[in-house]
Amino acid sequence: MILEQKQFNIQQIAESGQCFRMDPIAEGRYAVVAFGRYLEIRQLEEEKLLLSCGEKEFHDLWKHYFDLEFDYGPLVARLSEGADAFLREAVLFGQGLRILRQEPFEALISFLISQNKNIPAIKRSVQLLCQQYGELSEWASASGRRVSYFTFPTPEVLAAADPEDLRRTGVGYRDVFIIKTAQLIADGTVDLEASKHLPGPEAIARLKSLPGVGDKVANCVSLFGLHHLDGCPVDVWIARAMDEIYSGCFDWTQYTGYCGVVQQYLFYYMRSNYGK
DNA sequence: GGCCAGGTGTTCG
DNA sequence: CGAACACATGGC
Repeated sequence: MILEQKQFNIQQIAESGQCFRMDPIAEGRYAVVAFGRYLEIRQLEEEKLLLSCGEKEFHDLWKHYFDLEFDYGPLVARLSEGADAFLREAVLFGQGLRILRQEPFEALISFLISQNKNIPAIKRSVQLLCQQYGELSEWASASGRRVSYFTFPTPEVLAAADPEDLRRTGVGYRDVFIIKTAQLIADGTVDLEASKHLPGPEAIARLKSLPGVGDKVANCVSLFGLHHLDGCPVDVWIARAMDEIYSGCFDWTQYTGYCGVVQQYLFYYMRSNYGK
């Protein structure tokens, strides 16, 4: 189906480091697996996309996944006219970014793996994790083309994983973190769905009770998995911006309620333009 | 081959 | 409290 949509650039989203299962399949085309489903997306024009699903699946799943109920227009307009010149540049550069509404458990395990890894390495481990512990599924286009893919593993499966097998996915020392965290989710000690309805700071506190989940990972999960927009992950790139661009004088409080979105524009801009 | 990566837990002042 | 260190692995 064709989708006319502002503030939606699939390349920017795919390269924004919030999701590790969105990959280029051809020029301007990406494939993503989420909620057990497979989708291909092609950017036709700045505000026009071709999605491989039908209207029903779009309304039932993808519309929400891509946060299309929310209009980023006013936010982009306000930030791109604000007093902060660097942020103005960052927002103009990443105007097509959106905060995805990912599955909480997938976000949790993905960002648990992300610690002390670069993005290509994270994607590799997540892919191997799905191949090894997910379910094989198949998608067929209207024309009959078939694509097989793996769903993201459930908490129960990872809770029962053998550390040695798990290490074959390249997760290294994070193996025990993943297994113990999966156990605490599987047995209900931490309820991710319920955490969606908690105040952001409280959700973060609960996430940090999980092994291997510190401040950074908890904020990523809160932002990308629970859609608490005040979650604000500070990784090496954001820290670099705070230090080198803002000389330690960035005031997050002026963006209360949506710091995570601001953070995402800065992250994408920094990584795209200030990398080595 | 060495440094770095969307860090965290532990230990030691 | 904060600083220093280990941790396993792959990208560049």
